[in-house]
Amino acid sequence: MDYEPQDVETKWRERWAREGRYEADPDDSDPTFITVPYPYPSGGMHLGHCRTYTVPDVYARYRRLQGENVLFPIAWHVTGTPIVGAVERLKEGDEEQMSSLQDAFGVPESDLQDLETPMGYARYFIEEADSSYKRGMRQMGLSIDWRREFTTNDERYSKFITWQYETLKERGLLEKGLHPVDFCTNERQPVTDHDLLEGEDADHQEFTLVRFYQGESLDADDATVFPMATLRPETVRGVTNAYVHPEATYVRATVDGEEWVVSEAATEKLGLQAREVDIADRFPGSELVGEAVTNPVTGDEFVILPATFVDADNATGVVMSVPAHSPDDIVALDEAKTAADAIAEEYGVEADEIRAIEPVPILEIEGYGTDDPALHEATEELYQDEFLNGHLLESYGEFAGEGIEEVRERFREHHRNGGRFGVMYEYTEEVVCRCGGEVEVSVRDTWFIRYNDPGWQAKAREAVERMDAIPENTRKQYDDTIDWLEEWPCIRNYGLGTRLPWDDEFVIEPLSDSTIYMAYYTIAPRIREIPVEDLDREFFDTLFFGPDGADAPDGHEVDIDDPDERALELREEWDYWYPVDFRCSANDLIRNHLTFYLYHHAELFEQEDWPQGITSMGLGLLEGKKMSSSKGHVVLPGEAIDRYGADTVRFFLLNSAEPWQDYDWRAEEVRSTREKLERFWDRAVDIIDREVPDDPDLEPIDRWLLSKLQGTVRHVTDALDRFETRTASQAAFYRFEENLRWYRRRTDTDRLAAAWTLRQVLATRLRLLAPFVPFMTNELHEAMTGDPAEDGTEAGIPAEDAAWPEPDPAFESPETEAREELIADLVDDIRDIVDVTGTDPETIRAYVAADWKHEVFETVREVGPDVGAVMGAAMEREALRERGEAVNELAGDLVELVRGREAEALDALSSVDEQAVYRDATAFLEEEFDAAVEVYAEDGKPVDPENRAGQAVPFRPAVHIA
RNA sequence: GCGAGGGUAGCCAAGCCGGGAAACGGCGGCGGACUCAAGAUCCGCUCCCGUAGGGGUCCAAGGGUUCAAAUCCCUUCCCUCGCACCA
Repeated sequence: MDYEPQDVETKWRERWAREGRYEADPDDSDPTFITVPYPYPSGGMHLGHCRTYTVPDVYARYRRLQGENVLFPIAWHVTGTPIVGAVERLKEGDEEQMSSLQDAFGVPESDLQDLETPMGYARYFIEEADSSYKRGMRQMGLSIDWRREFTTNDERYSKFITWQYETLKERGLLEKGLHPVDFCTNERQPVTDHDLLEGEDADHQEFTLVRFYQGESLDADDATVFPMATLRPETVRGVTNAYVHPEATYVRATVDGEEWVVSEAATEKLGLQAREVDIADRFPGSELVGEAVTNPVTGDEFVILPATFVDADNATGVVMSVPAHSPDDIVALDEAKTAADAIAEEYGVEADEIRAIEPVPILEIEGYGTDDPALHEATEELYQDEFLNGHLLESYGEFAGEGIEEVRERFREHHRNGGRFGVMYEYTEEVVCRCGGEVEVSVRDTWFIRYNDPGWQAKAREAVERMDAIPENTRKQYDDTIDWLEEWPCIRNYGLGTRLPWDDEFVIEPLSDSTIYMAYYTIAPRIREIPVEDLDREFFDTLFFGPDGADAPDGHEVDIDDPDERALELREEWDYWYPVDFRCSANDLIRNHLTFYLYHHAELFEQEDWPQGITSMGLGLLEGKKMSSSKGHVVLPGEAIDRYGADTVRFFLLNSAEPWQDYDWRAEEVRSTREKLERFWDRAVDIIDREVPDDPDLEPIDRWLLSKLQGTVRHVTDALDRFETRTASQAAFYRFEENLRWYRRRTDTDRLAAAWTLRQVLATRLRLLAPFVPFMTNELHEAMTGDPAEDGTEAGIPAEDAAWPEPDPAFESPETEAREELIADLVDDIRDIVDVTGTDPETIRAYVAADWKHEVFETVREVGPDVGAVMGAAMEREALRERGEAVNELAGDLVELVRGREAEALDALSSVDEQAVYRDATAFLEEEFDAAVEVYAEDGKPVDPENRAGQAVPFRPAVHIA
């Protein structure tokens, strides 16, 4: 029976599908509910996705083997714009998109037409494509309950999300506010990243508008405001003058009831940013030159100068100059001074006034003098350094002395509240829409989720505290995220998904409609029987909070007039499965999705239904580099499985790194993994084919192997409880192979008792390995016993019949293990001597330490690893006292030996009859070294031609080779 | 700069939480056994020295605590990620 993974795997895939093997329904046994983020089918599945789903599959299979009723469902996330955008780009024939589809995911020309509607596109990558998720997941052998799939665009799912958002709104956790969005000035509508032709990476920057003015005061009725945009509002005290572009067009306009002077280009932006703008007058910038404006913070007046470096299209087109802290500004100022006479003539400004302008430092910083020439260079470095290390000077009053990093925001808020500062958004670079239109930042009404609500934060923190965070060091990241989160804009203007219930112009965005959907899995199959229109608020209230609403979290009253019977039936399912035991996800989702998941559960459900655990995973590399479907640097699961088999792919993914570490898919290593599995298979087949006795006559070496097996069971179980798939598979597979190698070397495996032993070992290992390589283990186990390895894991099997092995105390023997270790140690010692001396011995003599030496060992064992104390105790014994010096020397060695060993191991060692151990191993040693082997006691009149016997130490016999 | 995680032999990678063996395992390399041969398999070796199981020097660098440190503490350097920042 050769290893043909394709045949074996096809057979089991079909069988599992036919039997509905992994469909889970409530029963009497304990539930385990495992989830993984639903995939976003904006493209096909590649190997980078595979481990994310395989790790929970291993855990699911493990818990099933332990007798739990396990639910592992999947669904499809299609919300928002990525799929819509992908379809549009496809229709346009976008090159990158086509390459990703055709090269990375192997979409044939003939299929492209199926992808021209958003849900058609989604459907294609969910289940139709060769590289579809569903196909990949089936091929990988994921033990998913396929009856529970849905998409987030399903109408019933939308009803569920509607319930969620209505509930949150009612609890005051949503709020309406202004938020900057990308807005196409041509199409007159908001656009997303995917709609952009240029500037996809551009960020909105939030500029502070410093409201310089002319007039009596800023509040005066006849005041004119000259808003100047800056990212560094704290430099306001260093302003010495302003610049406008003399040839650009400026306007005088009424903005929100005030008179403003800004560039003409700025008025459109301001209009988009929720301001009322009414232009009164247009004129060239040159007309502004020479005018004086007042600094709202200092009250000082200064002059407006011309500068051609000013970009009237950027922000307000009026720029404040801080020469002490901006290289650009000081260069411009120097130029203006040089050209003072010319400027004076052209614009009618006093030349001396220009020459009198001097930089005003506003902060101090170590390493630079405030007029250091270094200021003229390295703008970026300076800004960075000032931000991180600068401290404000005296003139800042309450803000003086503070680091810029800490003070900027407070300073800005202070003056904003005082009406001296305003705000305006602008891009870092030009942004152009696919339609060719210019994209500007618009500020519009949006709904936000109030993740910074103190009460809600407290609940979320509690949820973090109560859950199992794997690995533990991620826990702090959740807390940090809770501290850091502010309001989250939760709607978009278009895309797939659920409409905002009270304003159907908007769609709830993807990270906001995916926070409690795990609950939907529990009801997904049966909710289909209920008419959509019946799924109203009260239906879900009944489902989640019970017939009288009593199970709503504390502090929330839920009135239910007429509990729907059907909701109560679904409630039983949800009640059975919830909470989610483990959510297996990725590191990079901690900062958003996973924390949102905790927030929403903490708000909507009672504590007992909060998430029990999250394990977060690292990412996958391909031959040392990040996988990327847009660059075509991917391997598809189908390809890998065709070449190596699904078991190999799984085993590699699970064994090459722990889940939270990054793993690296290297073809060479995968091939070697495949070879190892093949060898395992061949050996297993040999064992299965052999006759075995009912009542074997076990030898010590058989018992040794069986004892090792028990330790392995313990080790693997512990590791899997902590999601350590690498440690677990390593122990069950490679580590145990080492034991087998020794076993084969030590004994004649043709013995009947050996056949029996190997069969026991195989049966146990097949079950230990079943979560990792389910196809081959089930096949082999069935071939051997008539039942698959995972038998006893069907729903409804009592826990005591569970198939997961437990350590059998009858086969645990530390003493047997200790004996075997002595033999291995002796082999090593002899080999060392043979190597170093370069001799090929004919006779090997081993001398076991004399009784009195063992007495010293016993003393050490009792007293502990402390030479002084040992000597004290030893000297009380007459037999040892007379050997004072020798005892002292030996005690040192033995203290070393005892140190670091468990008491149990020492007990085992102590009960071993050393001489008998080596005598029993004589035949083995003779074979190993092709020499005669003689074993003596040091104190038993040994043959000792070179006086070696005296070197013997307990558990370290003296050796003589000749 | 802040936050998180790291730096272990040619490469990958354990060990560090709970100090006590040149430091698990794999890959690669070298030698040997088996074989007509290759592959597979098995057995060694793979920091330096060593014709008796030993010695020396090691776990980014430097200090410290300790009888004892890859493991604990401090400092420095470097890498990865997140944040911030850049009219």
